[in-house]
Amino acid sequence: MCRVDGYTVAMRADAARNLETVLSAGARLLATDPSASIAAIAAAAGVDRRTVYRRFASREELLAAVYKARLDAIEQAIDAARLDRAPVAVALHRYAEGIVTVNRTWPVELGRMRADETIRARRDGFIEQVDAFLRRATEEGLLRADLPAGWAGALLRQLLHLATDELPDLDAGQAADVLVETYLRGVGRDRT
Amino acid sequence: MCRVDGYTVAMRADAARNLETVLSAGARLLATDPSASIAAIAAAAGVDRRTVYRRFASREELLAAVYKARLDAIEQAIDAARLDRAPVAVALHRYAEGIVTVNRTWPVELGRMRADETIRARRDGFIEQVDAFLRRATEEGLLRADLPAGWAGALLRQLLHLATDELPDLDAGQAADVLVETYLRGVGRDRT
DNA sequence: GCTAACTGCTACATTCAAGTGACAGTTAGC
DNA sequence: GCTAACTGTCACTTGAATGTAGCAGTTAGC
Repeated sequence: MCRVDGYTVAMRADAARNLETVLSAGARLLATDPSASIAAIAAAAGVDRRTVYRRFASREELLAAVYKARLDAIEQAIDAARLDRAPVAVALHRYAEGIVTVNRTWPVELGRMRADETIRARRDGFIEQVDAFLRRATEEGLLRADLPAGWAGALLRQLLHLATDELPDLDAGQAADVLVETYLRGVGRDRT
Repeated sequence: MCRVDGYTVAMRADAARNLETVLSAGARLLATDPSASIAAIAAAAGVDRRTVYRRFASREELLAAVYKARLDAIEQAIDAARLDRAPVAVALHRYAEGIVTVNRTWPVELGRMRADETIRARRDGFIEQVDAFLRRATEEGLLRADLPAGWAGALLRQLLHLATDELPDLDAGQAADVLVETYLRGVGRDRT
């Protein structure tokens, strides 16, 4: 019995370590090249290609596991930010810091997930939660109300990627500071 | 003799049309799936796979031609914006509108161009021109001077993609308006 | 209308990744 | 220490994409 990604599974400890290494290496490789081969991922993780196939029945299953790891981390960040309850300014900053951390841990991009239904559904759910939060932030006067539909949400998503890629020297909190300041100046209502 | 992409080439008119269709279909498909096959691109262009191979010796050559088409369009947009001479506010807006148009015409992404040396060199040259422009804009008081290195340039590049993807109902000029306003609020020095 | 240019089609060789099977060797955990 | 779990390696099939060849048919452009 071991713990992987927060779940208890029947697996030997060394096998669980290998599994996590494969997922992490997979996320890293797939982020730069979405068509990375299983052989490349296995090599990056320092295990044999055959070992990957013992844990995942197919390439699709490995991808799904990587995406799931990212989605779980996002879910945790959203919960921790309390987007639906906390004061909007506080929730925004906490959310930004959490997602920057997720982006650095699981850099893989979810953009091309037309395939898997469950994954897309979860992703859409998260986007809806953030959009609801942005609506609340607009009602409470944090954001401007005269923006094109979807602009505030899309901008926030882009800035989160930007902070992840372009501010590698800053820790997640500092990167979130820069990001949130630029964001609120860009689409916020009043200057503080 | 015919004109393709502004160049005069020895080619029958129908062949030139086919060539442009292939390039355009290639850019469209490669934008959504960088590993799109030659067969898929040929099918999308409505020609036989063999026809593509008659014009391009290899997949790499086709990719290079697509990237070159995009780079040529970017070069034209930069020249038209007169980044090194025109008033910064005017140049910024003209550049934004031009790049939004380029992004819509040649949506293919240049990110993963570690391979081809000439293409990367041209891309780096353009980035340097824009960075020089942003330095000038900072000196002349349009942009804030207290931002992390590279932040203003990276933000502008992201916003250009964002405007292309998220404002499909607006024409290039209107999308550039929204983009530039958000940009100047976000990293500009004074509010107008 | 004639010719050279161009295209579509069928077929083929080659390479590469996906996925599977069997077996021998190693190691965690009792 | 013993056993079950786990791993690495060799070997194989399958499928898909790349790139090439020849031939028959069509069409632009003089």
